[in-house]
Amino acid sequence: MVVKLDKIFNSASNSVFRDKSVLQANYSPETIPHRDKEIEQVAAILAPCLKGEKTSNLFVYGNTGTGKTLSVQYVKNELLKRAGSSPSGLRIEYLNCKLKKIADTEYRILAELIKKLGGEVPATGLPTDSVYNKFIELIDKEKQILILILDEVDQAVKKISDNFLYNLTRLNSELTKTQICLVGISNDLRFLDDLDPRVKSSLSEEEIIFPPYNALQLQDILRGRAEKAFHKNIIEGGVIEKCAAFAAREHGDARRALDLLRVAGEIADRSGDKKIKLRHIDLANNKIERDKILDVIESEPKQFQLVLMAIFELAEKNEKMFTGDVYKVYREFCKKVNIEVLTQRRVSSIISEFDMLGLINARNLSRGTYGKTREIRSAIPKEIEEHAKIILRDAIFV
DNA sequence: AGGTATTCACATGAAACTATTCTCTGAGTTAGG
DNA sequence: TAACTCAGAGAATAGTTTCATGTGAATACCTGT
Repeated sequence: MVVKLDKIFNSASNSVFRDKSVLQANYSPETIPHRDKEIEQVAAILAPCLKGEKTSNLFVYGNTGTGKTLSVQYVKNELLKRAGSSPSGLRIEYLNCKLKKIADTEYRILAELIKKLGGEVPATGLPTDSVYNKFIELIDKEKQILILILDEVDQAVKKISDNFLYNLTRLNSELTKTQICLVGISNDLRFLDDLDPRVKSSLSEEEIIFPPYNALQLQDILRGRAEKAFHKNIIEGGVIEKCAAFAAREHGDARRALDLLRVAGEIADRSGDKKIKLRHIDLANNKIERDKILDVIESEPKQFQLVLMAIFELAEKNEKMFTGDVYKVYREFCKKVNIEVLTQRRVSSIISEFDMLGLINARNLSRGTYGKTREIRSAIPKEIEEHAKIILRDAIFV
């Protein structure tokens, strides 16, 4: 036993990493390669705020991991650095609208902003308009320019409806001293299309699109980070290229590439290897994929897990199944573990959500006289499915 | 044979309901002066 | 009389139920040849 622990601890001190945080999601590098043009554009649009003028509202688009957030944050910091010396009254607040329980409703977004500006709002109990008033009161105390960066607004709009954006744009007319500028960041390129035209026109005064990174650019990024993250000569030839190639396939997602490299490093550490080899990348890719799926399954509420279990159960016999089948099996499971049975309507939505999460593939299918339904099949690889079942069993039969 | 109608088994949407957590307000209660 | 307590009304939110309406194609049912 002791020997084993020795080995583990040794490998910890003998890591391939010099500074792992460089590869973690929240790390912000001082240079952002291949985004000069975009950063300049953002800066040019927001520059007037340094002179105390209102800037145009801005919308930033691009797939995940294309450096949107990073670039905007970078510009934000530069602006604040420059504004710091002069009493220009510039405030820039960044808010990620996807954060559950923090900023995923109109009320909470406002509350969070108020909190960032030094106010205090209870989590619930107040009507939304009084929170608006409080917000107005808070920011309109002194003359200032307020830039609100709303990351992943598409998520918020999907959940709340777009009139909260409308309210925000309209806010300027109620403010006497302060001016608000909005910077929206979205992963969804079609997001603008199904937005209320009023909101659309006022919000997208300026638009910047972040194209995906190509494999060569990803290699650059990876090399830059790897240099800081790992000790010298740790990475074998071809590893960076392979990481980049994997991520380039995933719509040029740099975050994915960095994750891949980090996990590969962790795997190398754990297996006691002194170098990161090509096969570590494959292992890392599997691990990331697996962890993602298993995390989702584990964190799902009980009812969802029961439905999923029903799907797995059926998937064992037949590859594909229909909603009605799933519901029947689900109901049996519920009775077995003494949990209330949800309506078929609800289960149908749950199935839809699984489809969105990519845990299953569902497609609408008409079977003529035998009705219209959804054809469902598990989208989880067999190896993982076994593991997933164990997790489900543990979670349900506690 | 070719065309229309029916019918199934759900999908999809909207609204309403439930339970929980929290605020606000005003009535009633208490303790000290 | 000021301070305190406590119940009730109202909000926000998540997760659901209820009600209503929609739907694609296999099959049944015609219809004229």
